[in-house]
Order: sequence, then C-alpha cells, then structure tokens
Amino acid sequence: MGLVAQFAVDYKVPCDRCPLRDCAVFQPLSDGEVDLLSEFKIGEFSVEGGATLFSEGVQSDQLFTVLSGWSFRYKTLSDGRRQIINFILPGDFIGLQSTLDDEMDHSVESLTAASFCTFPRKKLTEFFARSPRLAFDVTWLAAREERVLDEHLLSLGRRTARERAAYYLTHLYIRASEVGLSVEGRVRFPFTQQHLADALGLSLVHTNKILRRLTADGLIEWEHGLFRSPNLGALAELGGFDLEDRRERPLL
Amino acid sequence: MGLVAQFAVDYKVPCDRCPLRDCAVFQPLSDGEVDLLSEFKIGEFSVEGGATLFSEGVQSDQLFTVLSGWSFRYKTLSDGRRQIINFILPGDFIGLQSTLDDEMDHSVESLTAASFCTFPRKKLTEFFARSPRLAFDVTWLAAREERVLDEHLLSLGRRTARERAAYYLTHLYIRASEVGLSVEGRVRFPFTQQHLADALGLSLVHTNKILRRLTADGLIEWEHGLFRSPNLGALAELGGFDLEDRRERPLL
DNA sequence: CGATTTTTTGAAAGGAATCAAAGGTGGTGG
DNA sequence: CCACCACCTTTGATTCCTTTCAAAAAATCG
Repeated sequence: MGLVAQFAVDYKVPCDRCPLRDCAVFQPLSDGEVDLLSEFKIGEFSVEGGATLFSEGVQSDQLFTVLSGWSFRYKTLSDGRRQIINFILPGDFIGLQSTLDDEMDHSVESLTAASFCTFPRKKLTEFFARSPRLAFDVTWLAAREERVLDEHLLSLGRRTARERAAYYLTHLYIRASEVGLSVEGRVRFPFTQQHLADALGLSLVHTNKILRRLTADGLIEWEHGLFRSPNLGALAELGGFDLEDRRERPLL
Repeated sequence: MGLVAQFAVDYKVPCDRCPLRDCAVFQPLSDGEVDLLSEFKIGEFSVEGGATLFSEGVQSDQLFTVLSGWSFRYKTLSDGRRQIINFILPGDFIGLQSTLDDEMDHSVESLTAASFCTFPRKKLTEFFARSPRLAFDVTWLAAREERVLDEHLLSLGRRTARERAAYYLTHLYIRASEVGLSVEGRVRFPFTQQHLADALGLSLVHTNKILRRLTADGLIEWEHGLFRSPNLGALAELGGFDLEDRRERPLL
C-alpha cells in the first residue's frame, strides 16, 4: 500500500478500438473526434490494487480516463477521519478536479489493479481549440460529476443511514453495470465495509448493522465480494434512487 | 414566495464595466475576451427575494452569472426534507449543473433581491469555438465548484456538528468578503438558521444550540442578520478551514 | 401594535458512535 | 494441504450526539 507507483507504458490502444466504446452508456464520437482524442492521448499506465495515484497537495500534470479497475477519491481530516468522495470506475475522466496548475486537495487510491489513458494537461487548451465539441464534453463531464456529488450531499445531509446505504449501493450497482461489470445481475464490489462506511459518512459498526438488516429484509446480498439485489426496485425506492434516469455521457 | 418570476431586462451593463471585475479574487480578462463575453451576453434580469429561479425538473435554456444578491441551490426528498447544496453569491456562474439540454434536478431560490447576466445556452458551443481560453475557464469553474462540494461532503460526512458549523460559517464569510460584501469585518447573512441547518444537514434546534455555543465561546457574533467573527483564526481552525487557500478565479 | 416568523430553551427519545471481542475469510509459507 | 496470521465481518453493550416535541421569548413586518 501507499506506493505511488505510476508505471507508464508506451503501448497505446487506439481510441477507436477502446473496448469501453461498446458500452451503451457512452455517446458515440465521430471518426474525426476519435482521431483527435487518439492524438491527444500520450500513453497508458497501470497500477496494482491499493496504490496511491495522487495524494493531497501533489500536483499532477496529466488527466486520465479510466480503462479498467476500481479506484476511489477521498479527503481526510488532520486526525485521520476519512471521507470517500466517490468511487471511480472505467470510463470516468479524472484529474480535472485538481484545479489545473494547482494542487490536488484530495487523494486517489486504487482498489484493484487498474489502468488509465493519460492526456497531457498542458495541451488541454490546444485540445479545446481543436474541438469545441469535445471541449464541451469535458465541461459536460465536470458538470455531471457535480450532479452526482449533489445527490451524495443530499444523502449525507438528509437521508437516514438506511436510506443512504440503499441509495449508494444502488448507485454503485448501476454504475458498474453500465460499464459492463455485472454478470448475471451480480457485480464484484472490490471494497470493504470500511470503505462503504467512509463513503456514507457512517461508522464501520453501524454500516455493518445496516447492511445486515438490508440483507435480512431481502433487499441486498453481498457475499464473497459479489453484490446483487434480489429486489433492486425496492432498494432504489428505499434510497430514493431514480432508476429511470439513465443518460448517455461522453467518453474521452 | 414561490413565484417563478423572471423579469428580463434589456439593459445591458457592458462586461468591461462590470463592477465585479474590481474584486481582487477575479482574474483579469484581456480586452478581446471581455468583448466576446459581452457579445455572448444577451441580457440581465432581476428577481426579488424569495423567488424560485429554477425548480427541479424544469429546464433552463440560459446560463447565468450572478451580479448581485444571495441565492441558494437545494434538493429535496419526496417527504420534504431539504438539503441546501450551496449558497450562490455574486460572481458565481450557474446553470451548468443542469446537464445542458436536460432538466435541472435541483432548485434555486433567491434569498435577497438579485440580478443576473444571462447567456444563451445554445450558443455555448459557438462560444467555446471562439475562445478556447474562455471555454477553459468555464471548465475550470465547473471543476472548482466540484472542489467546493468535495469539502462540503467531507463536512457532512466526517465533521462533528460544531466543526461543520465553524467550517461553513468561515466559508460563507470568506466568500462574501471576496466579492466585497463585508463592511468592517461584518457580513450581512440574509438567511435564517433554518437555511443554515439545511446546509449543514442538521436540525434547526441543534443548529441553534451550536450557534449559541460558538457565540458563548467568542468565536462568532450573529445578530440582526450581521455576522462577524471575533476570532476568525480560531473559527477556521476549529472547522478545519484553510484561510491561506485563496486563489483567483475567472469571472464570466 | 397585532400577527407572523425566527430564535431560544428544556426535556425526552432515538439513532449512530464507541468500546470490546468473537467469528470468518483469504493469503502465505512451510 | 494445513497452520498461522492479518484483515474483515458480526454482535452485544454502553455512551453520547442529534433529533424530535413543546413552548416560551424575540424580532420582523405592515
């Protein structure tokens, strides 16, 4: 743990053959756009699980699109209390949060082996100039991220622990499914209850008790790292998650 | 209350004479940029206090820069519980959160009389094409918003009620001061304790008790709508707010 | 000045955290 | 293939922070 491994690899998967593009959630790009993206891309790199990708107060000169693996973004207080801001899945575009030419005020850590496409932050302006449409997508993604955080904020501030857990589990399940991570309705959740607790703003013990109850109520099943919901509708309902709200999004 | 007043006014303050540009927090723009911005701007409008600017599920075809007044953005659960996502002050750029050509999933309400510059959402792409630099600023602002929410999320999830209040009050005080709203160290807070409670994710009663204690401890003073801190350093310290972290930002 | 909205307080109930410890699980090495 | 260890999950008991309930002061507004 803790190693800031950043094993850069030269190998470049051409963007037009990016397997993620097959997922229905992602908006198709024109050939020209994919070409530009490909040109802008400088490489890939992968890390093993438990690696620190960025840490607070360090600046990164790159932006990333996640190709595979789970990671999470978090902040900590001086005494160690940790809040997980969000989980990062394939297709997510990260790095923008760190105010460009500025420091990150959060950390990112991988949960599983993960790989990323990298883009040079310095060329972002050029990129914007070359394709206003893609520039727009970048902005759109940033705004979308914000919407997700809005919802999380609503959870932490106003939902009960039980509702909060229901909401978040549904959220994660759907997100993972969207990028092809579910098999027969099951998704591998590569994090511990402690991680979930840190995302929900709850203690580990209480999180566990609530998970137990949700299981007893037939709303979830989560064993050996595999999650599924015997009644996703009811789980979403409890958490106030809108299952209908599926929108396509750009993939950079 | 509740009226969705949107009184459009033709009168256009030229962007180069926008009084907000005098605030040190805002990055200066080149003349050309200001011109473009001015061209892009289609008008202004104002509302009285207590007006609903947008409401959930309604789409807006405009983007706004706040010229004056306080507003707030919030989300509600079906049973009425409300979470204030953030307060909106002069200089803030809003409307991006609503995923373009999509619906807002939150509402915005004014606390005081307020005025806004309006930009046509449809021309955003053109705007991006005309100035990649400004396009970049839009993205930057979206990313910055996200950073602010990150911090709020950390508050709701991991800070105690007292720390949370200290953090948020400092945050509001600083933000208001940055845009010239403080007079002799005092800022007019145009919201009630209920609003603050809804932002902090606390009950009204508990919020009041904490405010009372912070007052007794000599950390804050808030009477007749005027707020000040007799010891801002200590308040910030308690809330874990970094007073040093002042960065310029774009003003659109 | 009367009515309404906010702010304050006190008391009781409840949800979540903390403390402690047992039970499982997976991984590693012999 | 089993022993052992480290880490994760569960439970029970207790404490404490927040909420909820109720109602009395203040402050605001027309």
